[in-house]
Amino acid sequence: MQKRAPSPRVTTRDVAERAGVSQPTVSLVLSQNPTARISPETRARIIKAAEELRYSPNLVARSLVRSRSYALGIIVPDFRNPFFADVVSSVERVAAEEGYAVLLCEAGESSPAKYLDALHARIIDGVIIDAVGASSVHADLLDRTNVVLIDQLPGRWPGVATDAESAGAQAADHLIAFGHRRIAFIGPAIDVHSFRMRERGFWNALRAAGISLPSEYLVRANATALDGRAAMRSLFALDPRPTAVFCVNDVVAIGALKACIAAGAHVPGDISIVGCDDIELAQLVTPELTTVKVPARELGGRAARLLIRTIEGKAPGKYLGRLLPVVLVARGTSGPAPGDRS
Amino acid sequence: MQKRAPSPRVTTRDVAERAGVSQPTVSLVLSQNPTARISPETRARIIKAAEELRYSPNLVARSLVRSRSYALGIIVPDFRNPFFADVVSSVERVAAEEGYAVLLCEAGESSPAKYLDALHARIIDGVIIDAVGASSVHADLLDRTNVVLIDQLPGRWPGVATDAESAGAQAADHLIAFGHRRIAFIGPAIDVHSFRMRERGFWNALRAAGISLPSEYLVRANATALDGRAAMRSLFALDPRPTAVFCVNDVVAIGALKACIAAGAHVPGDISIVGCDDIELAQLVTPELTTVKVPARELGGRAARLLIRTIEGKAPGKYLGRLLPVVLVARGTSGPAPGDRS
DNA sequence: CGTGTTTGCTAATTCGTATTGTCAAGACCT
DNA sequence: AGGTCTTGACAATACGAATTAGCAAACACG
Repeated sequence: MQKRAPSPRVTTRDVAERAGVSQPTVSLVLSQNPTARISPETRARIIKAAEELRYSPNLVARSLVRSRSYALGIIVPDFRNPFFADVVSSVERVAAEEGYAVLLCEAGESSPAKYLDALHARIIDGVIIDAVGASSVHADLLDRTNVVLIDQLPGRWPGVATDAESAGAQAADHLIAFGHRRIAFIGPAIDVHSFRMRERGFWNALRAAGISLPSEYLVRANATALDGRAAMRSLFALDPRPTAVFCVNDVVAIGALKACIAAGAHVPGDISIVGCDDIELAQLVTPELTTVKVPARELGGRAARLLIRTIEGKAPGKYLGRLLPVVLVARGTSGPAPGDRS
Repeated sequence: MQKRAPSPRVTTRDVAERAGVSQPTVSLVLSQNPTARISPETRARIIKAAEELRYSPNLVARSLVRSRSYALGIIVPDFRNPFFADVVSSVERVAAEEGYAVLLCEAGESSPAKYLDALHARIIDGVIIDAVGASSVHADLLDRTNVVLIDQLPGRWPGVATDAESAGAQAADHLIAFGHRRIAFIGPAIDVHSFRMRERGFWNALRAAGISLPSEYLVRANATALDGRAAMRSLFALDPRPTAVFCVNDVVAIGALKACIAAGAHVPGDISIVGCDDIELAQLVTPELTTVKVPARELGGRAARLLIRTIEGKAPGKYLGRLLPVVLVARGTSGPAPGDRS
């Protein structure tokens, strides 16, 4: 016993009847490319009838016949993370501007495969994937639809990405320039390409500076504030303690900062912290977080535009290719290494 | 020149052909209530064929004939606000468990009417609205579909809500108990019911305690951290200055806290701050934020379950009615009023 | 052996829109 | 007047699954 939709739907047939024409004529007038040959009078009559009846097209029926749904999927691991919230928000905005709806999927740390199936069943026009293990998904699942990957290895599918390796390198260089030599890293073990690249850029920059570090300075922790805090606590147990930490993202960094303050350590006097993303919150903690600014909204916006262009058969234009640049923003959580005169 | 979907879709007809039966039989086996009378052998043959062809039903076609899309809409003003992100996240989780997709709409401070039209065209099964001005939308728009409102006036449509009035009252009582008498409020002017109720509960509690306040202690600001910061700055210009501030939500409170620290004011020594929501971040700023805990995830989860039960024609069960309780969590940003001995 | 009943499947139709092909009426030309 | 062109509309059909009605075969029973 389903509850019935309260008001019956107005169809093209209703409009046709009212305007004294046939259903296809209504369809031609209300949907078609302006190529159709319809007399101005008929057109006006149909439009008037449609307005009077408050006709609104049934996009499901349209989807069926056109094999187009004007809907996009987006898969992110966790949009309670402000960075992903920004990405999703900008995707939604662009999609809405272009007349597309957005189906939201939060995959957590599991594979997006499950969601890909669900989206495919709905004849999604395309999907943006910024999720764990996207690169390990069966190619079949991705080949059935239009895909844009965010922050993944350049490969078979188009994508947009930030220069994550540079982000890690800039963080390392910043800390090195402040005289730090014992520098730790906190980041997750999961297969998120941008995280991996940040880490790689970081280690490479250290190696280039001739700094090598004990394995205890690499702490694996989930990309959440709580885990960042716990990770920082474990670093305090070490001897010698690191004088600086690069965290894989700002949420982790804020957790780490919290741990330092709770432990009575002075930031940046005793220990420097650098995050990554530059979420809004970075400027609201005290001291303000030194971080690498990553253009989240531009990332999402580009992904959406690239996907929509692909769907509509246009050239990708300027939306493909280049790594989006990132830049370190020095704020209050980084400073000279303790005992360093430079 | 559209790009064609790479791999052709497997339909019930394909499965039927492979299994040596007719299309309707396949449909009966793969979709219907188990009422259908199909011999076990035929059933097995069809299921096998479906698996071999990796059949996945076209939900668009199913939607068209059933007038059901197994998709929900959710409209929020801003999901970069962690509170709404929590709501959306919990809605998405429940929806996914029950086999529904979620269409995300970020309405900003504009009316959700525009999105309601777009959702209606997609034969959404129902919509959850937690947005500005939801109560002022034309009833027609809401009557066409199943609706659950979050944090709105109890009225014609079912809804779930938190006890926002109590939230304001608890914040006020907490500050009064600490001896504060000059207490300010920072909150937006927009028509968000929960914000209004928080404000009302707050003023009522003050009035009940015999405290009346100058109008300058009511500061209008958007519900963002940046605006919270600016609002707090304006409070510093007053003489006499308030000794405590209740902020309409945590994001604003964190902005206000930042302004205090930047101005060199001691929190809670010089000024106490109380927020509302208890987002994760509340425990990550220093000092940790005193706030009123609002069960965002439960709110979203209940809304989703209530909506799905309505759609499926079941009784609302326990998901309707009661205001979700809120409770003040005293942390580090609130303390005795300056000069108060109590 | 005929009649009634059940079982197991299929033919035909529906949902609402898009699209192709067709066809009548008028315009235009020789 | 007879023919070709153009214009403007419509009839027919497709999209993929669901659903109703109905048909044939198998079975039961007197």
